[in-house]
Amino acid sequence: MVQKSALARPPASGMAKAGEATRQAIIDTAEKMFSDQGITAVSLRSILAEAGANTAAAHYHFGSKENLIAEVFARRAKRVADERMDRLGEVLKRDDDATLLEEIIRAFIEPGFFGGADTREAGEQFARLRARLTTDDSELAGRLLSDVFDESSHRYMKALSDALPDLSKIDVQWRFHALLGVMVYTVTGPGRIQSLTDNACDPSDLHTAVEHLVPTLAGMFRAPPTLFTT
Amino acid sequence: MVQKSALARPPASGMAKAGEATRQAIIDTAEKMFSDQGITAVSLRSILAEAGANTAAAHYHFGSKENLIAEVFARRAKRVADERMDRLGEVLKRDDDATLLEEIIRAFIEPGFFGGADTREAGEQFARLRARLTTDDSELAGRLLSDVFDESSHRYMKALSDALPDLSKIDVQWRFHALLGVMVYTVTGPGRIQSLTDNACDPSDLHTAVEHLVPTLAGMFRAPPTLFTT
DNA sequence: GTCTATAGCTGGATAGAC
DNA sequence: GTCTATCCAGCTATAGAC
Repeated sequence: MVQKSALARPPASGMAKAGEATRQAIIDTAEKMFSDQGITAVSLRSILAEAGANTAAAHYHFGSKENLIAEVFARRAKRVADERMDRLGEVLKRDDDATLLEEIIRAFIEPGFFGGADTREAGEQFARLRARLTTDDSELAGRLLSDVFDESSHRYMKALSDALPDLSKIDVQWRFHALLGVMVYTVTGPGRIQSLTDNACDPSDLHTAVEHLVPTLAGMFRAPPTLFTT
Repeated sequence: MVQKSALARPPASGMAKAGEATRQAIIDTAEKMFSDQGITAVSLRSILAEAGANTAAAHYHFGSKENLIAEVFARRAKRVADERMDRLGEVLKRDDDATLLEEIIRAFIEPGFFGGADTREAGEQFARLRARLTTDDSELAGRLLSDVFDESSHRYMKALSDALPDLSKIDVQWRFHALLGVMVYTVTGPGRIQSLTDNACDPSDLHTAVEHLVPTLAGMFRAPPTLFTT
C-alpha cells in the first residue's frame, strides 16, 4: 500500500485510522448541537454540514443516529459517575458533622453540572445534553442513564439515608426524585423564573445555581418525615 | 338551501356550525396524544386519523399545528390560573398558622396537577401536556405560559415571601424555581426514580405525589436563608 | 363547506462510483 | 475508505374537485 501523502498527518502513536479525526469532529459537533438545540430537533445532516463531513462518513462510523447519540453520551458519562463516587468517598471519610448533608448533595450536583470533561464549560455542555436526552427521548435516555448511573445513585441514596436516620426509605426516595427534578429543570432552562423575575433569578448560571440549590435542597431533606402512607 | 339530511344531527341550541363537533374531536384527540407522546413527536396526520378527520378540516379550523397547540392550551389554562388564584385567596383569609406554608404550596400544586377540567383525570392529562410543552418547545411554551400564568405566579411568590419574612426575594425566587422544576419533572415522568427503586417510588401517581411533595417542599422553603450573594 | 390528491420539504439510510 | 447521488418515508400545508 502506497501512502498517498505524508502531509500534515504526524505518525501519532496509537492512531491507526485516518478517519479518526473526522469521527471525533462529528462527535464534538453533535454534542454541541444536541445540547444547544435538543436531540430530536437536530438532524444528522445539520451536524455533518457543521462538522464538514458527509452522510456516508456518519453511517460508516456510527451506523445510525441513535448510535451516535449513544457514543456522545458514553464518552463522558462514566467519568461523571466515577467523579460522583470518588467525591462521595471523600465526604464519607470525614467525621460526621453538621454539614455532612450539604456535602453529600454538593458531591452529587457538582459532577452532574460540571463533570465528565476537562473544562467546566465542556462539562456544562454535557449536562445540558443529558437533560435534553431525558426530556426528548425518555426511552433511550432510560437505557443509557440506568447502565451508567444506577450504581452511584444507589450509593448516594444509601448515604442520604444514613445521614438522615429519621427518614423512611420511601421518604428518601421521594426527596431524591425531587433533587433530580430540580437539577434537570435547572439545566434544561425553560426560562420560566427568568421571565417571572425579569432575569433577576437566572438558573442558567450553574455556578450560582449550585450555591443556592445546595442549602435549599438540604432543607428539603431535613423536612420532618412525611406522615402519610399509601 | 336544501338540507341534504336531517339524520343524527339535533338542532343544538347555540351551535351554529355543523363542523363544531369535528373541531372539538380534533382538540380532544390532540390533547390526549400530545400529553401521552409529546408535542413534536405527534404529527397532525396521526391526530386526524385518530379523530376521524382529514387534513383539510384541520387547516380550516386551526390553520397550523402551532395554532392547534395554542387552542388546546387555551381551553384549560386560564381555568387553572383562576383556580390557583381562588385557592390562594381562601388560604390567605384564614389566620396565620403553623401550616400556612403547606397550604400555599398545596394550593399551587393541586390545580397544577388536577385542575382546568371537569374531572381530575382530564386535569392530569392537561398537566402532562403543559409539561411536555415546556420541555419540547420552550419558545412557544414561554409565550403561552407567560400570558396565562405570570400573574398568579407573582401572587404566589408574594404570599411565600410574606409567609417567610426571613428570606430575601432572591431566595424565594430560587426556591420557587425549584418548586416548578419538581412539578414539571414529576409530571413528565422520565421514570428514573422508578427504575432506581424497582417501582417502589412512583411519581406518576400524582395523588400520592402531592402528599409527599407538599411537606417536602415546605421543608425546602423553610431552609435558612442562603449565605451567599453573587 | 368538505374531502381527495398532491405539492414541496426534510428526514435517515444507502448504493455504487472511484 | 471516501464521497456523490439517490431512495423512500414522513411531515405540513394547500389546491382544486364536488
